[in-house]
Amino acid sequence: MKQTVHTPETCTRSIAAIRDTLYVLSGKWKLPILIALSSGPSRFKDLQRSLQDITPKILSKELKDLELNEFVTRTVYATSPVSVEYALTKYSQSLNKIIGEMCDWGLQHRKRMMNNSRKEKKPL
Amino acid sequence: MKQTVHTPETCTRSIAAIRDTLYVLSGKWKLPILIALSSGPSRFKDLQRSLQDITPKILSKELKDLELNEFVTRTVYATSPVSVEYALTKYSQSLNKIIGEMCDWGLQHRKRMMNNSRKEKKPL
DNA sequence: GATACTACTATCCTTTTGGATACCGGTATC
DNA sequence: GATACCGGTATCCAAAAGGATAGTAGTATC
Repeated sequence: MKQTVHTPETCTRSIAAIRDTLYVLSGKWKLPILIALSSGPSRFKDLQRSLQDITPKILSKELKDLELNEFVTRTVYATSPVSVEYALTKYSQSLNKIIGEMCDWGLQHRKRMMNNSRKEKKPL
Repeated sequence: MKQTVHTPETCTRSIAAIRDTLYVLSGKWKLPILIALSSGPSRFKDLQRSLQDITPKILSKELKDLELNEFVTRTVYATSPVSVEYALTKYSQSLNKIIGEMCDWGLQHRKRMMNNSRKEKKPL
């Protein structure tokens, strides 16, 4: 963190940067896919099985996005019926810190909201 | 960050936590509103003016969300035509770290993608 | 009493996101 | 040669998010 969010015009840049980050991470499946791959490379059908409920169209699209952002690589092997393997890149690790913090903050926030809802509000 | 994302079943919890965090921050206007308020409390119309382009319906909805998540307070003053003031809560500061990092990561990522696009890919 | 400002809400419409279903070309299996 | 698996694509549809436009109740201004 370089400065606490403030000066009038750095704001525009900051918002754009944050929006970029949100953009590459948001959506229903990006994180689940990254986490599925975090235990090792996986093939298309295997991914589809671990993330039961994802349709091939969506999986295909998400993988393309992740590839463009250089979080995963796609490798085609010239096996009998060709096999395609998806794996995390080293660059994907640059997200670890931020993901870790989102995780901590999220847990904490959920607890907080749960407590409040007992005192009559709605969380999330 | 307590652990590097892994064990099979903590994953589900982690994903939920991350999803919560993404949820409270994502959307086109939440961050801009938080930043607009970071320079001090503001009234409805003033907010609408600083964030030119936001319609009252959306602003109203976003403010309600932010209020539910305890990032802003809504105070009604019994002035001549009543005035309503929105302000950041202390709790909203708990986001500073995470937002700071999203900002840094986003800037870095954009640079990276820009470089690559010169070598023929598309960013974001 | 017409106009204007504040803080919204209501209705309707567009865009984006996600999903269901079906299918394709290739290979391998029985 | 019928069935099945792999790695997808194509078409169509539903839900969610975002927005345009108009209107409301209340006050104050000229």
